[in-house]
Amino acid sequence: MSKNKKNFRPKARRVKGFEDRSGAVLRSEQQLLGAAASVFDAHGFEPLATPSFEYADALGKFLPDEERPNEGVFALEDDDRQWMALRYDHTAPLARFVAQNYDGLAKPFRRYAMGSVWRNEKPGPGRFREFIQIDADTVGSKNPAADAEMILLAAEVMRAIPAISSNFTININDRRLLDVLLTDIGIAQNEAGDLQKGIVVRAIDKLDRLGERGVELLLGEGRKDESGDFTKGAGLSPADIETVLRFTRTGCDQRTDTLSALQGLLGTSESASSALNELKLIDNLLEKSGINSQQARFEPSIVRGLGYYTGPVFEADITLQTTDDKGRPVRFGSVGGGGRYDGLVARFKGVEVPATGFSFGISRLAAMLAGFASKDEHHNGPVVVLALEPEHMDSYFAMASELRANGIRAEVYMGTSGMKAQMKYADKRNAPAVVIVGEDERKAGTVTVKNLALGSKMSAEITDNARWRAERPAQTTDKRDQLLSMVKAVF
RNA sequence: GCCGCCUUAGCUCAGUUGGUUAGAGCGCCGGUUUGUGGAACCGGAGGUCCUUGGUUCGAGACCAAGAGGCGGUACCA
Repeated sequence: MSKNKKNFRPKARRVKGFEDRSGAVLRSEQQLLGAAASVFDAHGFEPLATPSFEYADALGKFLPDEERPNEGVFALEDDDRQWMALRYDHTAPLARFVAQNYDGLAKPFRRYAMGSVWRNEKPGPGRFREFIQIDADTVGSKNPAADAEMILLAAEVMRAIPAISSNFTININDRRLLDVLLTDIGIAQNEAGDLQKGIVVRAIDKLDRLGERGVELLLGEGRKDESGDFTKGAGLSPADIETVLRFTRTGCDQRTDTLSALQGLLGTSESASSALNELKLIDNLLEKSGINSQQARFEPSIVRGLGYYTGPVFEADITLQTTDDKGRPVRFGSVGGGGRYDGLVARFKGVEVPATGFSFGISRLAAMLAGFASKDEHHNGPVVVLALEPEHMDSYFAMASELRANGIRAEVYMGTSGMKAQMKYADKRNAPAVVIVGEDERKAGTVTVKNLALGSKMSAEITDNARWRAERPAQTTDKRDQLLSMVKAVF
């Protein structure tokens, strides 16, 4: 036994569904977080950070039970036998925070949050068990202007990201329109009806993936997928299916056209007009804020899968086209969304507190931006000061400091290997240049700067390595006080 | 959760009807060049052929179970 223990080596492996991030991805993340935070700040939203853990009962209806304590969330039992769980979004912690501090908050309470959220689910491509979400919400207002502000924020965050700029569309809908429609075709206002409603909403949510034909099956008897798995449908009649599908087709290029089309379809009942009037208000506020129909459109086919929305919902789509490593076109699609959820805080307070918000995932966006960056930024590492004579480290440190003081990313080689290895190191780090001061330079009071980017370009024509090395191209030697200007010349 | 496909070197993969010592390209390390990365040439390290069990004189290959990965689908507060 002890022998086994002695020889035990843990296998170095990453937990499934989690990822290591570094370099370009991490920098993109920081850039995105910074861009979003400054948009929120500019609009007067306050930052708020809540703990990663919440008591499980605060997170929602899926409470840990004896058999499946980790269903959906990562949960563990505290000393006092209370279940706590990692947050799966920023909205539930917000509801808890508002309920707990309700009397002291200026209402409407507007805050933003950013950070990791965790979901204990099967990971997939682009779907991880830990990812970063950015979230902004307004709690305590049922004014549709608050919804319009959320859409405006979403648009401005997109615009603030240079790689996206205007290549996005925000699709807006209102859950109440669908409610009106479903009530019209006779879906009951009870538990069974809610269940059926849920199936309809999830079916519509799949329009982009399954197409109208697939959604038609899901609205009717059900659908069998390619793997032979059968999904039970909503059981609507063919006529009702057609009505629902017609509703999803009412999206027009101009927001006002869509509103007219919806009016025609839903009629002028009180519930229909009140929802449509709010959308009109939102349209007007977006217009005045400079958000045109191309960047934010009314699109009845987007519904959001989640059950808790009670009013306007929206989804932000990146329309940018890129290609993957195999040259196939990739669409990024939905990166986030939100809407009105008037019931969430009620779980704690007992009274309904209206709220609206939106959130989007940073991780996929960051991966995309990093992909752009790695395509054209090669020699973007630090300038490397070679450490050729260990007893003269002080002068190497002084040179690196001087470069940094002038805004140039610079480091001293910290290893103990020879010059050749140091050059390889600099190459691998994508250093634009190396600074060389060995015995020769030191005695002559000079410094040599080698332009690695230029050298690498010239190396394409290498035929004779001996001559190449003798000529030592792409490097210059000058007096020590010329260091800064020589390095600057590289950029 | 359900269905399908896959698993051989760090990576991408080849490996004949089951047959001796399991290969390639790239990468890595070293040398040609003791102060110069990238080209070229030479050399080297690196393998639990996913695991366990079975069939067989003999298994990387065939069979079964399990694990992991990928894809689809469902769920997603």
